[in-house]
Amino acid sequence: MKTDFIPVDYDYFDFKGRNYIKIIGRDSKSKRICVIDSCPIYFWAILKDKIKQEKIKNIIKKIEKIKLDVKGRYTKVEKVEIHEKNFLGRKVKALKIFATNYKDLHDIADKLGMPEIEKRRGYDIGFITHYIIEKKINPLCSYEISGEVLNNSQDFGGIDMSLDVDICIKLESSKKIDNKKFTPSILSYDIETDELKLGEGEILMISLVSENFKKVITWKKTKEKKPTYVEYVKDESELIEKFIEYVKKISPDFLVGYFSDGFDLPYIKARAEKFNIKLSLGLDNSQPVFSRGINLTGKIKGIVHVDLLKFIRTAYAQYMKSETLSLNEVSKEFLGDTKKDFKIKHSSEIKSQDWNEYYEYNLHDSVLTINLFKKFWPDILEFTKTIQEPVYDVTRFGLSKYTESYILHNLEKFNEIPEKRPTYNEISFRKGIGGSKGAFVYEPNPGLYKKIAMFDFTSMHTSIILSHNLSKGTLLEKKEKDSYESPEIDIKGEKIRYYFSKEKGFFPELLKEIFKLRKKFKLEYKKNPDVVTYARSNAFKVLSASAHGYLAFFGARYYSHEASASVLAFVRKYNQDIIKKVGSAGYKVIFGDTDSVGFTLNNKSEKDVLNLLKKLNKELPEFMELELEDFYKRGIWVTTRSGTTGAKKKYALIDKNNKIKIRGFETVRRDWCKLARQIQNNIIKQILENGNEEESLDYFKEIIKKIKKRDINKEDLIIRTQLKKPLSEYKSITPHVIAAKKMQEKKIPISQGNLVEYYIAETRETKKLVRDKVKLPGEKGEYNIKYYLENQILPAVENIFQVFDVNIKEIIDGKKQTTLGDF
DNA sequence: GGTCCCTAGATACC
DNA sequence: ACAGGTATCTAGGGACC
Repeated sequence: MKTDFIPVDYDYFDFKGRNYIKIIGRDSKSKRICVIDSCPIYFWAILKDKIKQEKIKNIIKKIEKIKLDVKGRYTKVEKVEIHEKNFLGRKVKALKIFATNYKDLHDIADKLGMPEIEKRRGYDIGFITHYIIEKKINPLCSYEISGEVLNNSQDFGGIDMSLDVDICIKLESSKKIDNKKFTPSILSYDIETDELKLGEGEILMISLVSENFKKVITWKKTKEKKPTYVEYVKDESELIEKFIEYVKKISPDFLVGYFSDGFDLPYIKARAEKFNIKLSLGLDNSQPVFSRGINLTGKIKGIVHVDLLKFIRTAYAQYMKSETLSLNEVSKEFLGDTKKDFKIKHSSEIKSQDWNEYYEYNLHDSVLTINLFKKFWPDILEFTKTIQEPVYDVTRFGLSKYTESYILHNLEKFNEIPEKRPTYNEISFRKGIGGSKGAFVYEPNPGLYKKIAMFDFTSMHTSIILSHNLSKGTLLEKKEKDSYESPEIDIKGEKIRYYFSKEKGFFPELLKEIFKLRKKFKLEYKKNPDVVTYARSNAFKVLSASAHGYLAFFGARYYSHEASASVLAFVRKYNQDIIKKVGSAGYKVIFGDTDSVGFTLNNKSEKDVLNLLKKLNKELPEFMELELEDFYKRGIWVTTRSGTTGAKKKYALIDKNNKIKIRGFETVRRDWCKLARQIQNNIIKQILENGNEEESLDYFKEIIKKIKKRDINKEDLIIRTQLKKPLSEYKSITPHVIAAKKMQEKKIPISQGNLVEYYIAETRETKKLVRDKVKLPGEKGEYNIKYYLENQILPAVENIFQVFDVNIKEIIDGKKQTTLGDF
């Protein structure tokens, strides 16, 4: 039969010793289809240069005889071909060695100890990735496929009968077609429990939300009238069974949770085990499979389990406003919606009339989760199509895997054999070398400036890679005629340069596509600024921006210390050149960090600035581009706390629409109390709007009075600090470690990654250390006036007022108000 | 017990 | 281990007096 087909989830199985791929997807009428397929299985043996034809024939004969009986499986080399290939851009002769089972490639490769074989490659890609590369049946793209329908067939051990799908097809041919509209069926879920430790408490309720479907399943009943979406069950075990029943009934393409890899799914699994319930969520009734290792991941066959938190962390976190990635904050930022206000208590302490609130709270978490998924769906789609890995992986990968997958799926265009993953020893070696010297940061002169312009390079590191063909494969051993030459790099006191070929390298070439998409989406966003274009623009900004990080990442297949060091040397050079040129064009440079330069216009016009920009761009190589970031009315730069130099990475700007941009100041740091942040924010705002400090000074004096009168809400004094390691690993016992210990004593859940909240209180004893004054928000106590004045408020405003020669410390101390004249 | 200097730790910028 | 380097700032920790 023939049908259209959109692949969603990929899996594989062995049948009679051979590997088969099993793709679950949909047709355009939303029928669920399972496609069974296979592909050639092989890896590469790269031959040393100048091996005689006769010798090669002998080697091939030898290799063809390799048979293995490992892991209870009989496998053999089925055929060997010789090919002209490229490896890291170099022309090589390579043997393509076909075998029975992908899992045995590594063992076969180990048997190839012949001295004529230089390298063995392509056995460590993973079967699903290998299949997608080989057959080009990419996730979430549309295909017209034809094949034999398996209907109660004994083929593959009767696989079609064990799968809950509409059609099961043994693939014969496929053709990529224009993308059909795919509206995935989504089910979000969330559980509420009495304990946070996996499986240690009872599951009280589970909420499920899908299109036109809202449900809270619970065995905790209220005496009040329950909402219609609440369904009662007898007990916890029936709750789990009901959950399975609904998942199977709705049978979504995506089962979505928030932190569900680390909590919801493993929790349900643990409780199901306790009650001897088979958690048969898979389309083949299999149970979720959890990865070993520190990072738990839960996989369900046929249904893509998505933990949205992971995707957001990789694809968005660094450009988000949210200070944490909690469901509440992320929902606020992306949906303008929040979690329901409900203070979670142990179920034994919940009164009958409060259960309705708890149900609603639980339900709403699933509502937020599904809405977030919908919000991010365009990005998941774009990433998946670009990276060409299954959604399950795309939503869990880190940045290095994004880049690497993109490369692996596109190597064939360059006739390239894939590089292998680094071994443990190689990783140790790479770590040993350490990193390279990074970007240049200009030291600003503190002050309040007017009429400022900012230029920055678009995707600077990536454009440098493209312009200078930098990569592992294009690196030359020595200088050649007409090669790219890096600026001088200082390596242990020795000045050296690296050289790169001008022949197109696959790595820079591949980056071009990402680079172009990034540009395109950025433009789209500028033309049509909405949440979707914004999100997409940001997503490709992330992908494009991580190219250099990939080169320098010790776990990367295409790691190159030389290329990375060269990128950074170019970054320094181009930025410093621009700073120089802007200066000699008659502007006063006040700022510069990595890829940007800020300067005052002096007597020049904005038109002059734009002309300068045009001129500077003409002098840049292809792909590199300097753009106007914006014009600003005013900007303020301060000294460092020690007061000796201008602080880098700390400044604030105001544009013509009075929009304020603050970088680095305490205002934007989540580990300062709200009070200090708000005061600083207000003062910065007033100063930038007014152009002087007068209003701020009055405001500040009022606030000081309030603090001294203890007229400040405790909520505004709470300090939040993340616990970045397990409590036992801290060498120095800081206030936030003490706060975490207190939480442990009080049995308040706290673990690595959580934010610790505390305030500094007055203590009877004259204890010196700050940590001795730490109290948890729930603990009774008075805030420590001295601490907040001297350690929170003063540091936040002191060097801002210093720009106007106002000594704020004397105001805090209650001494005479003073200006420079009194010094 | 106070001062000085250094390190650990968190968080920001790009 | 799961993109990179640069920078600021606090509080603790140890040496020294």
